[in-house]
Amino acid sequence: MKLIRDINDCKTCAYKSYLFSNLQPEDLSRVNISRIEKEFLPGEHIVRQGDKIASFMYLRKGLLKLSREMEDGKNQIISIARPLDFIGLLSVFSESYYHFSITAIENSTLCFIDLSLMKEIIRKDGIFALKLLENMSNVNEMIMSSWLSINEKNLRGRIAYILLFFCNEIYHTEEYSLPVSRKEIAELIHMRTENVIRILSEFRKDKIIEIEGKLIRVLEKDKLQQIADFG
Amino acid sequence: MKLIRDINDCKTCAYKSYLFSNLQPEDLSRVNISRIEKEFLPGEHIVRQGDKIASFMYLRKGLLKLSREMEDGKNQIISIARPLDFIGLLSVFSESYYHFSITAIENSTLCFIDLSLMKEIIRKDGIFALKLLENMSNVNEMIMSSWLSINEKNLRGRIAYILLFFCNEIYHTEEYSLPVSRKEIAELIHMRTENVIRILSEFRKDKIIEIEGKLIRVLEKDKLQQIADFG
DNA sequence: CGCGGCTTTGATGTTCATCAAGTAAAGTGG
DNA sequence: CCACTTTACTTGATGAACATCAAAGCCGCG
Repeated sequence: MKLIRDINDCKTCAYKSYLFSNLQPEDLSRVNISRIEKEFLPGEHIVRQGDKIASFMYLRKGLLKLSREMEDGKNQIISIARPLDFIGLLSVFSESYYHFSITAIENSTLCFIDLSLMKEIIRKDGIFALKLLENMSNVNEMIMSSWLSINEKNLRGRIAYILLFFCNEIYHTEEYSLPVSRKEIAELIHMRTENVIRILSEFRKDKIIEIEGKLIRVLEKDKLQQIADFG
Repeated sequence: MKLIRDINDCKTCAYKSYLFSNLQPEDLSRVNISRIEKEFLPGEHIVRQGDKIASFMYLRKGLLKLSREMEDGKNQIISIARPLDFIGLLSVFSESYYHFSITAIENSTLCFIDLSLMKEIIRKDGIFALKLLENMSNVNEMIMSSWLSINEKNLRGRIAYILLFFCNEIYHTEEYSLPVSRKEIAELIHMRTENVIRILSEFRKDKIIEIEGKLIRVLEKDKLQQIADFG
């Protein structure tokens, strides 16, 4: 993890408009001063399940996973988060401790804003608060929708779904390097590692995709879509 | 559905403190005037998937189910909601149309508050907004946690879980009448109706519960808990 | 009364988890 | 840098868990 100083500024941040657009100038400036920016390498923890929630955080660049360790020791991945997914809104205002871990799965840059400052601004600025409510709604709707989709699919459908997810939502290209292990895919779509591998191999044999380690090349997107929809 | 007039008042509402406690008196009075209170019988729809979102709503009394109809025609039940579960906070501020249906599963009384009035008050009153943020966080955390729990259990574990849920969370007694059909249980915990019935029968044969139609009597709560935890 | 939906049980087959075993890759300490 | 350990990946075989199909009884409703 690397601390970054004075490189960026909320006023010129590309994503300012999404969240902080209507903030009073003096509040924006206070946010900017209190703001800490950090970089994380793939695999580095940003927060750990059980940590005290002290910051509102915000992904500027990169890719994260949210995961929860269950009582029996098994992991479940709750979601993969991009910039603008506002994953920092999950339970930040209700709980004292994180109920999940957040881990970088690509080089990621995050901003941390002191939570009490955020709450103070919310109390003062209802318009900002409404914006947060809207964003929080969106985050949750997104996560729930994807869960409902995954749940009703068979294993082949789930693998197709997740391949298309990376293809359409994350990398916007048919050839990409998986940011997660086979095991993590299994944890994300509720199946076993062996079956993830098996079905990926099936797709390879059926010439729907090509695989070279982490590298995925989607050859027949339509067919994949069909499997995702039907399965 | 039955409209109720002038029976209740926000000022004296038992649940006022949970949400409207810090509202300015004039705002509370505006909410009270705009407020519509309705009663629903089991099976009645409160909103339907695809309806325009026009109200913030609030369950005073009763029990609801949230469900989503998937593209393939199958239903999935997202959650069972009690009073204070603030189910009205789900996506109300981000979406124009409901992505799920809400149906009464017991005699239920709901308050409807015009959404634009709510938004106006939020914009004005950041403290109220923060309270909503906290509540929204809670709703989502609750739903996600139960999903994660259910997902990692086998079918017997899921049935045990849901029986204990009604026992501990809803009715607070070992003997209760199921508010949902076997089919709905299946939709709630992601299994088939036949298997719901089969496993309930198994539990009956094992003398863990007694069943008379919708009536459930939990005989061996500890054993049920064990099955829920282990499975 | 007949129809459709809910409930129940049994039989059957498929899907998926588990077990086992081996290769490859990546981190670790001397 | 190499031996060593660990973790990720892969394939096959097996059985258990679960879905599906079928059939019949039940109940409420028009």
